[in-house]
Amino acid sequence: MPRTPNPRLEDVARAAGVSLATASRALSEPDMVREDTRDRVREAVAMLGYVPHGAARALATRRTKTIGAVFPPVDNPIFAGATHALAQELSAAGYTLLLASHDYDLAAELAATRALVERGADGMVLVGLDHLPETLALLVRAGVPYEIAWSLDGSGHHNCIGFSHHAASIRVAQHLMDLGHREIAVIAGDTKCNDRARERLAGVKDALASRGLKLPARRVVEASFSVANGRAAFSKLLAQAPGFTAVIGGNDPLAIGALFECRARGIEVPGQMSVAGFDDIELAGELSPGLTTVRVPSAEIGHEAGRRLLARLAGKSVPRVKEMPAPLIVRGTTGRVGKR
Amino acid sequence: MPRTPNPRLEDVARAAGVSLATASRALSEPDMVREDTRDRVREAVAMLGYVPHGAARALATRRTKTIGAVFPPVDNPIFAGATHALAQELSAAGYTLLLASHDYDLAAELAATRALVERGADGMVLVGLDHLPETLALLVRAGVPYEIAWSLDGSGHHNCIGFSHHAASIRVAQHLMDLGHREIAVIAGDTKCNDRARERLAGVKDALASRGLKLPARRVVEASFSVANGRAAFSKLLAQAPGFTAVIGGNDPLAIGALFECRARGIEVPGQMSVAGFDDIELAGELSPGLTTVRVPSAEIGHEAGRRLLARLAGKSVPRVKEMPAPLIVRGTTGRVGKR
DNA sequence: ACCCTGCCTGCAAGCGCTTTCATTTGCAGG
DNA sequence: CCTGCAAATGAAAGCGCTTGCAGGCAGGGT
Repeated sequence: MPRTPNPRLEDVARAAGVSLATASRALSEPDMVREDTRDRVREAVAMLGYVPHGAARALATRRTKTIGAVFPPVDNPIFAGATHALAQELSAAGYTLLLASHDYDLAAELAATRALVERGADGMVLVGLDHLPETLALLVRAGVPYEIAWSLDGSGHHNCIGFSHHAASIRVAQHLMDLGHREIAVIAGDTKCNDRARERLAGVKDALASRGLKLPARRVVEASFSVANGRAAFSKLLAQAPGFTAVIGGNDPLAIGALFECRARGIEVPGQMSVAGFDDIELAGELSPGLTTVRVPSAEIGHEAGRRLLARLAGKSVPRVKEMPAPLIVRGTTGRVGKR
Repeated sequence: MPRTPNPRLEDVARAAGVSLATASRALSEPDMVREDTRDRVREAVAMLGYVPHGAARALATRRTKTIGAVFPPVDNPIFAGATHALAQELSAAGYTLLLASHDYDLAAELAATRALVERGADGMVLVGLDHLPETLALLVRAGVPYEIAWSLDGSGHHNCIGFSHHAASIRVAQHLMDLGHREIAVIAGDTKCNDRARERLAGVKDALASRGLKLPARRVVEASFSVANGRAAFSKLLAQAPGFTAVIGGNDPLAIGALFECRARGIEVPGQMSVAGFDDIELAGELSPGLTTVRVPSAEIGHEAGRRLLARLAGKSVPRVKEMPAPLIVRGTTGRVGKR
């Protein structure tokens, strides 16, 4: 089909009988032009079906009204919620989301980051603290403001919004110990390239240590995020180090997998086995008994990351670190040890 | 911090002792320049930390290497999986994803589409068939190729990749009728602005009709996607039109909600109540009994949508319509009527 | 020795918009 | 009716890159 080339602002200007400059102003600085002129231009725009050429505008203004985000697998519900929230927040401000996702691969993350910077992202959001040094260096050199989401950075060098996975994890472990549990197992998320999973695991270890308990290596299994993996991991724990009375999942799907495996084996929860998770996905509250877990405000993190970035781009300053609440939600899957 | 302005290609050229044109070619048409020249340019790039300016390139080439996608809530796991797959597919080809999501709001969809077109998306993917007429018109006028994902378009006007929700839904209903069910209820997804939900509902209706059965309005409840809503909807059905022996959820979360509500009320599944869903999210297969549902290949749809768009951008032609399989997966939540 | 071929390289003209600066216009006041 | 000032408009110079075209240079044929 022989399309006529898309109309340019010049065509609009001609149709409205004004200069290019005026047409431009009528659209982007409406109150710099007289009302009737503005209307004529708008009419011409509508008539011609004019759509501004973003690249040209970006070249001239050095702004793309675009924010980049590089996320671990977006199909993890926890990131999906944040992505949606972020996209909503941005679009309300006339910004658009440039999204890249990787499978916990730092080199891929760097490549994606570069791609987004090349495309002119005005700001970026990254997840967690595990990055190749080049990744952040690239952002700094290019002068692109960024927010680190999910984790809290101790160094004070980066803007970030999240919570302490270590502290939250300690709350989970203490809750279990308060119920009398002494033999605890962990199904950790993949700790490679994932500081959140590492900190959660470390939190359990430290909490136990603080009461003189140990977390032996055989009581820890790593598995990547899924219910099926949770089941398998739980079976593995049972096989290699039985005798524990509680299991902590590095995230809810893993914990739910453990829970299902208990059901399948006739292990009563919480009578014979307490199970706790992390993230508080919707399902956690809908199971019966409900899953004890840590509420991670992922949508709020997405919103707030967007808000902070937009504020910074507007020249406002924001506190370097924003800590979000991550309360322990006690439901029915955890109970006193040994209680039938 | 007083940043030096980002280096431009001109700086690279100067550092490498070549012209702007040669530097450009060294980077984007490597085998148009002699090897040693190319190396000198690359060296200069590395030394200066040069990052190409996408907007400038886009302006000159009229290509952004960017694909836009406008999705319903990305936090629906089914779309999240597709988003991830799409992003992966694109990035492998050097493309990046511009993502917008809306909450089943056609005006928002149009606005998002416009935003992406303005930002120069080389191609677009939209979900389903419910759009404002302006949305597709905009794409056509701007000459942006697009793929419609999830649904199959009957008109033959649009490129699309998906499956027949109507037909798949009929398979579910027939399966239930084959098990002897005559009184069937439906928890439909929100049918407003959502042809998938409508077609799924219509499929059940038509399947029943084809065997002389009716689906009275009081046997249908609409609810938006979530386990909690599924539970509530199931309760409502029970209250307003008891006596049904099977319930079909418009998507898995709704079906799982019904399932949980059955458990909570001591209704045996499938003994007293058969439950079927739609989408085959991971959980469906992990429950016990497993949820009978329709497998929707969402990741494959994401991949294939990307592949098709990239192929078209590369000048290849692809069949206008790509139908994906959406088989019925029979698991344990459906059984013969009345069997205890 | 001369011309022609090919391969590299460089010049310069855009790509479509914004924005500075200069100019014109409109209007109140003298 | 003219002056002066503010407001509205216009001309033109980029923003940083690609690319068509032309020029330069080496090597082979005559």
